[in-house]
Amino acid sequence: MSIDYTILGIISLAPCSGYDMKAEVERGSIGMLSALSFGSIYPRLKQLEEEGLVEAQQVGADGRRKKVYELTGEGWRELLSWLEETPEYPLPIHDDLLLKTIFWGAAGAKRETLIQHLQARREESLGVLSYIEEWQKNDAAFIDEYGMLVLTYIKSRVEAEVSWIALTIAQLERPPELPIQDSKWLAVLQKARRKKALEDEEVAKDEEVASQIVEEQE
Amino acid sequence: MSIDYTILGIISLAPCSGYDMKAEVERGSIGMLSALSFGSIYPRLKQLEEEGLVEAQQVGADGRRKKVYELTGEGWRELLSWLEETPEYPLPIHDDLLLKTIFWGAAGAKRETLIQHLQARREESLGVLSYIEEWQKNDAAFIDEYGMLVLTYIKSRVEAEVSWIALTIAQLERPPELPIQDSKWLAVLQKARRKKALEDEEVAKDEEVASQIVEEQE
DNA sequence: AGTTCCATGTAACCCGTTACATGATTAC
DNA sequence: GTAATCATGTAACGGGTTACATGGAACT
Repeated sequence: MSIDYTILGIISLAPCSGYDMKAEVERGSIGMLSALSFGSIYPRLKQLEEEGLVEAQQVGADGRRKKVYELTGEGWRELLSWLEETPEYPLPIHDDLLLKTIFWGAAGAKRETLIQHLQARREESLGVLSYIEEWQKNDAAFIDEYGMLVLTYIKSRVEAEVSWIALTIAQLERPPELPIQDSKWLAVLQKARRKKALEDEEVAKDEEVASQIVEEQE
Repeated sequence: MSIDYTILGIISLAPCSGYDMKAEVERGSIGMLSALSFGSIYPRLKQLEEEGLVEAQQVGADGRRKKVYELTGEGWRELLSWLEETPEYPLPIHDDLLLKTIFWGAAGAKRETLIQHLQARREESLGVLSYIEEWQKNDAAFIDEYGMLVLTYIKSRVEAEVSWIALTIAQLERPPELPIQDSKWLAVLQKARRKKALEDEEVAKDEEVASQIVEEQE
């Protein structure tokens, strides 16, 4: 349902067609907060129209058709009442880099690989940062006070991330620290379990080979 | 598919049952990064077993049954190869507070309401912060070097957010700034469109009332 | 003439959640 | 004895994505 509000919100910025919405999302700052695909836009627009939240106006009846949507009074009110609802706290954080990091030790993965992931992340984050700065300078884009606040938020968050990455890479380049809070010696157990699972397989493979040889000899 | 890796990852920390996994996610730091419900755990575990990535061992055959899962060699290898893949950049940010903020001006919502949302967010973020600090002290939990790095990440990110909130509230308490980059006078247009949509409705309502009166008189 | 862009739409699919069903065990 | 907790599972549903289908307009 959140997609409905994204759609209402985009129309509130300026009347537009389904096609325009996607372009707006991809170009503008909304794309940093939400995704929109045609597969969801058009069916949703249809229903929003049925519900009387938006109104379509055909533009260019000749050949190339285009439906430009505008909010109805109901639509403006619906948007407002959504804005007034307390937004949910954004947890869990869906970030594969962090999720992977949690399992790094148990899986016995290489430190350098994680460093590579972090460096790649850093590059992308710096890209986002310069993109935002570019933007704030370029006065062709329409950014009101609230949009600026969001850009500032993203900037500060990405900057915090970049600093963390620097510290983290520095730490990972030093020899591994022993688990600080490992009252149950889990780290040791993990290593043993890993070794066992992989060795058992070898044994199984050996046995298989052996039985094949026996079969061949029969 | 990411859920599969979350499951493999949790088992890598320690062999456990489906039920245990959910508990682990809800108690531990994994819950900050990912969610797991029984409706996805059990079907996935079943298939992971079929694929030979995990192995179940029945525990307590008497009455209360419990299946404890362990990774196979294949499972450890699959987990590792996932860890080696470069994680995707976490965009878009799915945060309703920010999405709402973008539309705040166009919708003509009240500044105080946004301040309230920010204050609520601040409270929750401070809660997360103290939760994490509590945790880092409490040595009953098993947190290895990598887990610590993730906690540090979350901490720094939430701290950045709290600082941003303070600045933002301070700004919102001052009178609104005019749009900085409004080459097309969109802010003015938005207000006009809003007014028009709501007034048109009033007119429509008046007409409706009028026609009803006419009907009644007939 | 062909490619690219503008523009709208549908249908199949995927992944995950919610809700429901079941039953043993433990604590009060 | 009854409520809460441990424990596993299924089925229906939902929301969104990908891929496909279609066609005019503009550029080259």
